[in-house]
Amino acid sequence: MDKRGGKGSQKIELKLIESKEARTVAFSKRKHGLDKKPKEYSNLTGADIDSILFTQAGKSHSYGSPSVEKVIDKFHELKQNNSQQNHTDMSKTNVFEAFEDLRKEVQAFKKKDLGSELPTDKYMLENRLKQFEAYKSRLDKIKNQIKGDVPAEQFNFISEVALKLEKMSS
Amino acid sequence: MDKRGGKGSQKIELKLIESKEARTVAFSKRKHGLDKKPKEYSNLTGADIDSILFTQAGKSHSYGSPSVEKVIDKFHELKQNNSQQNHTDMSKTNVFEAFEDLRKEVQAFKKKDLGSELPTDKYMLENRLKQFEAYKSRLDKIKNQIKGDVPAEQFNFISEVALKLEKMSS
DNA sequence: TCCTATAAATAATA
DNA sequence: TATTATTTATAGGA
Repeated sequence: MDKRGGKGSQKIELKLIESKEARTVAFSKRKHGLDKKPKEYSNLTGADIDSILFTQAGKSHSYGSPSVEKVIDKFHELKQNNSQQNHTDMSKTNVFEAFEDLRKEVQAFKKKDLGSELPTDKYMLENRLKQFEAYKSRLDKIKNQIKGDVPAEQFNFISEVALKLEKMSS
Repeated sequence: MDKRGGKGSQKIELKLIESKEARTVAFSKRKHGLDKKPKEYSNLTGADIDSILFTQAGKSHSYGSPSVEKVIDKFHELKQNNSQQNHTDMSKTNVFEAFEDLRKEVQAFKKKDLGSELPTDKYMLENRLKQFEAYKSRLDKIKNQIKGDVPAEQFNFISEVALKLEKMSS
């Protein structure tokens, strides 16, 4: 038989691969496994899994349980269409500002209630705050992920329209 | 030497493991690898990776590039504190309704512009719409993830406060 | 991309 | 948990 091949897999250090090309190759090879693992877990345990990845070059790669897949594919395409646009820092959007304000209000509510005689309410408020903060954290995370993908200008456009809509409905 | 062990790894089907216990065991064993893979990718290629997982039991497990870790840990703790509360179906929240409305408006805008004489604008609008839809998809995904974790009642409370804030600021 | 040799992950078992 | 036997994933090379 022909042993055309090389030395086989060797242990490598878990450091950033210097060469950009080598990095791309490594990524190409590992991409498959990266998708496969969560898919396996999902199939075996029925868990809902989602993984999103952004390379330093700004490309994205992701895997999600059944229902997310199409959405992600779509997102992929979209990224390619807009690959020329550069990333820009994005200032706050009113939606997230609203949430930030909300956090403050809940916090103030919590403080005010701290000295009251309704421990149950205090407990509920604390939990609400905690849950809200977790929720906020997630939105922030997503916001940051998106930050790298949607140019500021276009994101601001979206924000503006959102603001208009909010005013109209109030 | 002592061969205490068993038959070693056997190929298994990628189907949902029937026994709940066996499922838990499988998850425990695989959890490590699930975290490790993306971590490796992240280290090797410098990519920003994040993976979030929700078991059917409603527990969450996740890995994220450096900065996300703390937030996730916090979320984990929080989940444990509130593990008694059951999940409930959640109706729409005004924030996401606003985004839904926005989508419609942009779509209407797009349609109206379709017959115009400004192809550049058309193109821009199409891209904006696409980007917005991707953004919306992500938010929806997160919303659905949260849906399984935050009881409807408490989420609605948050929504109400958010609505008040929006009115106040307009 | 493909192939091969090796490293890693992990199912079965104690 | 820990160990071992296998299956998978993958680094190196064509």
